Amino acid sequence: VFIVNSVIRCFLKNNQWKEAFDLFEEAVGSGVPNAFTYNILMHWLCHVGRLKEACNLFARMEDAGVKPNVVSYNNLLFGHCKQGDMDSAANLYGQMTERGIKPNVITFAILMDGYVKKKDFDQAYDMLNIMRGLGIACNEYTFNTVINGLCKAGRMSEANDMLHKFMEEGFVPNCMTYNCIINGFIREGAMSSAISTYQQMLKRGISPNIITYTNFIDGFCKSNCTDVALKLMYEVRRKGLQLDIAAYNAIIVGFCKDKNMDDALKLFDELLEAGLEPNAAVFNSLISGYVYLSNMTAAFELHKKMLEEGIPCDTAIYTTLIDGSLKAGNVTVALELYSEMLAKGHVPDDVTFTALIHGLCENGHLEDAYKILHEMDRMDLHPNVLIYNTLINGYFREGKLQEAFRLHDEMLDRGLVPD
RNA sequence: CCCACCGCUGAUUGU
Repeated sequence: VFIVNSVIRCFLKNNQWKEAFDLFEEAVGSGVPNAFTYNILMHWLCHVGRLKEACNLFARMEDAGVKPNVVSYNNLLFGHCKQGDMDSAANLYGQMTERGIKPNVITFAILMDGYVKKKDFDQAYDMLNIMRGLGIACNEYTFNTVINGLCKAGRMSEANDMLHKFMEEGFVPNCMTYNCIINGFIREGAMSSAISTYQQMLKRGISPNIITYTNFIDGFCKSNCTDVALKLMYEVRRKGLQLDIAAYNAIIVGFCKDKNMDDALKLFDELLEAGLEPNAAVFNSLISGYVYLSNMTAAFELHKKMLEEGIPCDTAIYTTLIDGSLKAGNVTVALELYSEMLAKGHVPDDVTFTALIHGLCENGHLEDAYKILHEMDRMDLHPNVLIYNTLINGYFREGKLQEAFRLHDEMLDRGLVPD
């Protein structure tokens, strides 16, 4: 079992999921898999967004008489949280406790982080209290998650108070803690508060890392100060800190949005010269750059080049290509890409669906848009308000008011609140 | 032999 488990883990690490699952099926035939085996696979499925398959696996695990443990539940909880489906997460949590499986500090960290990502700090904080009520002590993850929750919700002064409260409880803030706070300030445009937080962390003897600086670089880019960002980037490099893909990409995106592909590509070359391995995110930035320029030929060429270099495509890239094709009026190609991504096991997300539905409406394909909205149900994905708005708007513009109102009612039936 | 926290990429209705 140990050997099978570690081989499966290796396969997954290399994106060889077909091989991993083949081996798993073979092992099932001889009754080898244990809880670890299932957990490893569920973990991977949840991380790549294939939650439905993870749930199926969980069911199979029980059928096979292998008892799920905390980790099994934690993995599935993580999957629901990652999809932003906190209702299902809460349900599952209830189920696990009913079955007598004790949640641990990780369970709560996962749930809290799920609420944090939905900017629902209060729910996250409720979880913290429940956890403490059960006598489970906080760890660094817990503390950082709470601070991050306030920062993500834009409640910066409370974040500061909370930090001090935690420090009294013995929490020693680390680089990540300060990164969360800096990020919060930058997102609300409070650059000077961000800088003074940065100085505070230096004073406490905590070394900033590349993430700290990427927060600033990205902030400058998003406020149209690409030049300042670029300067900072070189300064960071001069300090001897290794720039990574995300740092470069923050600026590349800035250039791409300015439709300045020359400088974007120049930076891309620099990143290659620095010995960094480009990932799907950088390629996606560049591909989007071509989409902004309405140059789908170049976009597809770059996509091809990426695949040739052995970088696997992902949901975001498919979304960019689908969106670009629709904006160019090419519905056929867009639908082909959509089928292709499904066939290859990529799970479209709400961004993909908004792009598809919006683009189909723009091109007058309302029926296709409507069909796709309801395909989401079969995939266990929950359409959000934005997607409904997009489609309702499409019907409105075509003068199909009845359809629009029907969709509106359907949305209400699903418990979505119109905005 | 398995699980959780920070930065970069994709969509956008109405005002």
